[in-house]
Amino acid sequence: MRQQGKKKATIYDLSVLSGCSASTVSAVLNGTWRKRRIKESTAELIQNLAEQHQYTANLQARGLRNSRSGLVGLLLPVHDNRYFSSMAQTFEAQVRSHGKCPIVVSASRDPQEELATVETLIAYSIDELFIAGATDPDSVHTLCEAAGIRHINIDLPGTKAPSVISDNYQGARMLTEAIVRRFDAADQLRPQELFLFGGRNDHASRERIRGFRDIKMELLGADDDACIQPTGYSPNMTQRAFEAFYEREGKLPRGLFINSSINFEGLLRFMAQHPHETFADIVVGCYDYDPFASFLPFPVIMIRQDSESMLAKAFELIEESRPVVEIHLIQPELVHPRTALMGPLDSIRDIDR
Amino acid sequence: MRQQGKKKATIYDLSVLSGCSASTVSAVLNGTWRKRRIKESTAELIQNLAEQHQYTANLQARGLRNSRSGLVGLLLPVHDNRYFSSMAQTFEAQVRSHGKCPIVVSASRDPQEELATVETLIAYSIDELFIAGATDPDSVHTLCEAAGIRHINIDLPGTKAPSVISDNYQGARMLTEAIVRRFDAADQLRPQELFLFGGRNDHASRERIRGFRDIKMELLGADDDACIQPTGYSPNMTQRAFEAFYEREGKLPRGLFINSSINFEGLLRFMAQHPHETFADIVVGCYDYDPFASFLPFPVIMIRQDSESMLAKAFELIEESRPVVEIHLIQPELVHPRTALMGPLDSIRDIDR
DNA sequence: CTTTTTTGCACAATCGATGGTGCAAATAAT
DNA sequence: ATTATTTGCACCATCGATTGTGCAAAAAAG
Repeated sequence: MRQQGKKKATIYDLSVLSGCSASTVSAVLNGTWRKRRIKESTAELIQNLAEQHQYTANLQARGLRNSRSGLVGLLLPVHDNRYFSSMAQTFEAQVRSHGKCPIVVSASRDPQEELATVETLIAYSIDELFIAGATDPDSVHTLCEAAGIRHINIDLPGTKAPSVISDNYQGARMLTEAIVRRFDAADQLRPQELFLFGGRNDHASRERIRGFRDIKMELLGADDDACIQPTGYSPNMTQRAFEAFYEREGKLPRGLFINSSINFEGLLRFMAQHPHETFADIVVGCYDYDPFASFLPFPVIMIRQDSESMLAKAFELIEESRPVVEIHLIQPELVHPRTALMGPLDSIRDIDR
Repeated sequence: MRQQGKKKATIYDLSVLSGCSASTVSAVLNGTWRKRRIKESTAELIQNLAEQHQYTANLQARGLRNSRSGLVGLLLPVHDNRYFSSMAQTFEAQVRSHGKCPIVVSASRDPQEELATVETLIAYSIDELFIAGATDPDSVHTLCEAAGIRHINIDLPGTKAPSVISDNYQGARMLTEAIVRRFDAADQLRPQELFLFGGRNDHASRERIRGFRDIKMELLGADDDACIQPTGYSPNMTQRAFEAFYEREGKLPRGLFINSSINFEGLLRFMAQHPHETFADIVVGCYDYDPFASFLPFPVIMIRQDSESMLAKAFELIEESRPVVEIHLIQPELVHPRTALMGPLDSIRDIDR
């Protein structure tokens, strides 16, 4: 009974086979047949035929007709980073559980590409869009608005659509404090030994820097501008910043606040160039959690952003008819060195053995 | 001139505005207007109108008409893992450079879900499908075949469609040899000190195990079945295997071949439960590269699979009209401890700072 | 000034599914 | 037996873009 290489069956094929009209077939197969007072026996007949011929609806046709597609989009800056890829993982699961089809795309943190990508998604009539880590959420908002597409910001807030983001200020405070406390009274960290590397001029970085500086002031009593080294979200730029520092000072700062795991990769590149001893007494705090990073040869304190809760909240908000443009903060979690947390992969069953 | 919250402009709107027929508008906007001998001035008129009204084609309608969608799919087992997420990243770039729209989905290594997901993709009339790490590539093939969709296997081979995979056998040989050579003559590794953990009964695991055993035989002269511990692709199962071993032997094997970075996370979980000293003299080889893992406190030798080349080859093959069902092997790369390689993120420009 | 050729475009069918409307036949009410 | 209801389904326009075909008007050829 398999369609062998032929075209896929359509409602018209089933219409002929069943002797019913196409609209009847359609109604039966999309579940509206009771409303349309189709006889139960007719429905069964058609359902059987559909199964035999492996009918599946052409979703483009359906989408065209309804001007909805069943697609739900997630726009990411990048894929290959544990924070965003685990967000993608939980996003998929959540969308599937709502009976929709998840579609995840990345736009490289490039405003132009963000807009182009979103236009494409809109052209496919996606139903909803989750905008994560966009550099320019408000422009994206404008596009969605014009197309009547529900959307929400995640991770980086916008001013025109509801946003769900990490509490970067609190997270940074926790992280900075944890770094400081990691040193015992004997060799207490001095203010000029605690640096922040990475990030750019976006909301998340600003908040993290603010938290970092506030705690530095509170605990160490000083907060020098020179201790803030924003390098963008680029491993290489971050590496250069470390190299420059090292060349100048002959060592690394003892306390390092790294703005994201992407910037942390800059430190890795630096590490590859320098012997173990260089890192003998440093303490690193990283905003983002990566299981492998947590076990590096020096203490690495990490912040795990709760993307599961962020997405859950976002799903809740996006369903609302009259969205209130406000920012919802989700508390991140401090992760002590040498900690292997569970992740979305753990909810996947692994059968065979 | 913005459409304010209105519906999106269609060719019919532009048809009215321009005084031309819809078919003329269509031809102008999809670039076929020269073939259709449309006057240059007419084309310009329509193009201007399109721009003013922010026209973008409804891709569902276009897709319905051509029974193609411009979508190219990548089916992954999971997202949140460096190997697959970096594959997703390069996939996106490559698809975009071909003027198509990438769509990446994961199916949790669950055969049922793989099929369901692919059916959905087919229902959206995707044009091509890259099947990465599928547990059951041949069933996926059957679906694609029936729908007339070009497809190719990556990472795990099938028997019915062309496949591009890592040379897992060679990679495992290189990796195993590197582990052995890491110990100097003084305290040479003995056969029963070199174990393999992770993987299941899939092609990749089998090949890696074969390479591992062959080298063990060649270099150490023995190859005990007990040294192979397949635990599936689950961090927790892997952790348990380590715990069990440790409980039995009071230590870890000095040489560890870990089948994938997912299994490596099982070792991390084990590490979290045990003090540093437990890992004082072990050497780990991991099939998969993760930059952070490369810098752990013990030597970690890794294999970087060349997903860029794999995808490039796959793109090349998928264009061919008469696909030859054969397996193309791509050589992976041995990565020495403390190495931070560049990745797809490095080709992203980071402007602002 | 005809006839032929070229130019420029409009018409209409089509892709597959949906849902409002209408109308016979079956059943119930009187 | 006649009228009123209900049941069961067919018909057809519609979503937006594409494309084969046809036909006037303009230009070229004779």
